[in-house]
Amino acid sequence: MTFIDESIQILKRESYKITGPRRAVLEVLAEAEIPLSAYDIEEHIPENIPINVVTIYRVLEVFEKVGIIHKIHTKEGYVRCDFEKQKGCHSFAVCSECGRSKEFVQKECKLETQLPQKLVYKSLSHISEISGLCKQCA
Amino acid sequence: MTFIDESIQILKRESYKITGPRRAVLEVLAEAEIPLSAYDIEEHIPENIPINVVTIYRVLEVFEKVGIIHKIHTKEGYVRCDFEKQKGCHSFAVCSECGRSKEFVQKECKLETQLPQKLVYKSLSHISEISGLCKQCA
DNA sequence: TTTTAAATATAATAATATTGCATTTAAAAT
DNA sequence: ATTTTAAATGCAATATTATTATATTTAAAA
Ligand SMILES: [Mn+2]
Ligand SMILES: [Mn+2]
Ligand SMILES: [Zn+2]
Ligand SMILES: [Zn+2]
Repeated sequence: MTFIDESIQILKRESYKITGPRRAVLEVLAEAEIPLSAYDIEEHIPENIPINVVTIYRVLEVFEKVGIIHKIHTKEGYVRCDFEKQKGCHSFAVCSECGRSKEFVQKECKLETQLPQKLVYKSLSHISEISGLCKQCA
Repeated sequence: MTFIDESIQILKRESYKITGPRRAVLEVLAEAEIPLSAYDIEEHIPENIPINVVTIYRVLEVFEKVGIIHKIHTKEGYVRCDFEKQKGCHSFAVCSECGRSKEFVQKECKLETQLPQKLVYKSLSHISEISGLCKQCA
C-alpha cells in the first residue's frame, strides 16, 4: 500500500473529498525527502496545474488532522506519515543541516509516565525530535 | 539567585554586553507565565523605553545560544530556562490551551539511546514537549 | 576620557499565514 | 445521465512574522 493510496483511503473514511489539489499535494509529499512548508509545496506542484497557496494551507490542515502527515517542529515543515510506525510515539530524527528526517518508534517511551505528577498536566500528546547530522551531511 | 542575575552572569561569562534592551527582555521573560514571541515581548516592554522588534529578535537569538531561554515549539515562543533543571533533558509540559509550560527532567531519558542505529543520525540535541491541559484549563 | 567593537534603530523588504467572499466541483441523490 | 448541494477552491486583501543593510549609538576596555 503506497502512501498516496493509504492517505486517500483515510480521507474517504473521514468523509473528505478526493480533489485535484489534495492529490497533487499528496504526490509532492510522497516524493519529498525533507520537510516542506506550504510555499515549498506550491513550488513543487506542476506548473500546468497551479494550486493556490491558501488551498495548500487548508489541505495541510486537513492532512494533519486525519493523521497522514506530521509537522516537523525543528524545521517548520511537513512530512508524510510512515504508516508502518503508526502505533508508536511518532518520534523523529531530523538532520539539522538538510532536514532529512525519519520517523522512529521508541520501544519503551517513558516520557508520559515520567511526567512529574505535580505538574498536573493531563497529557494529550507529545512530540520528540532528535536533531543531528545525517549520513550525507556528517 | 534570580533568573535575571543568573542570566547576566552567563552573558558576561560569554562576553556579551549587558545592554538596556537585553535587561528589558530579561525582565519581561522573568515575569512571563507563557511562551512569548518577539512581538509578544515588544508589547510587554514599558512604553517609555520602546525597543525595536529587530533588536528583540537578535537578543532572543543570543539568549537561546547561551542557554538562558528555551524555544517552545508547540507554541512558537520562548520561555526562561529553569536553571535548577539545567542538567537534564530540557523537556517541557505545555498547556495546549493557554501555553503555560514547565520544564522537567526525565530521570532516565532513553530517547537518544533508543534511536535506531540504522538511522545513522549522530545525535546532537533533542526536544521533547508534552501537550495537555494545565490545572486552570482542565 | 578616549577608543572601538558590539549592539541598536530605522527603513525596507521578504516570508509566512489568515480572512471573507464568489465560484467551482466531488460525490450523493434522483 | 442529470441534478443537487455541501464542501472545497481561487482570488484579493490583509495580517503576522522574520530578515537584511546601513547609519548611529553605546558598553566596556584601554
Ligand atoms: Mn506517525
Ligand atoms: Mn533548560
Ligand atoms: Zn543532512
Ligand atoms: Zn492552560
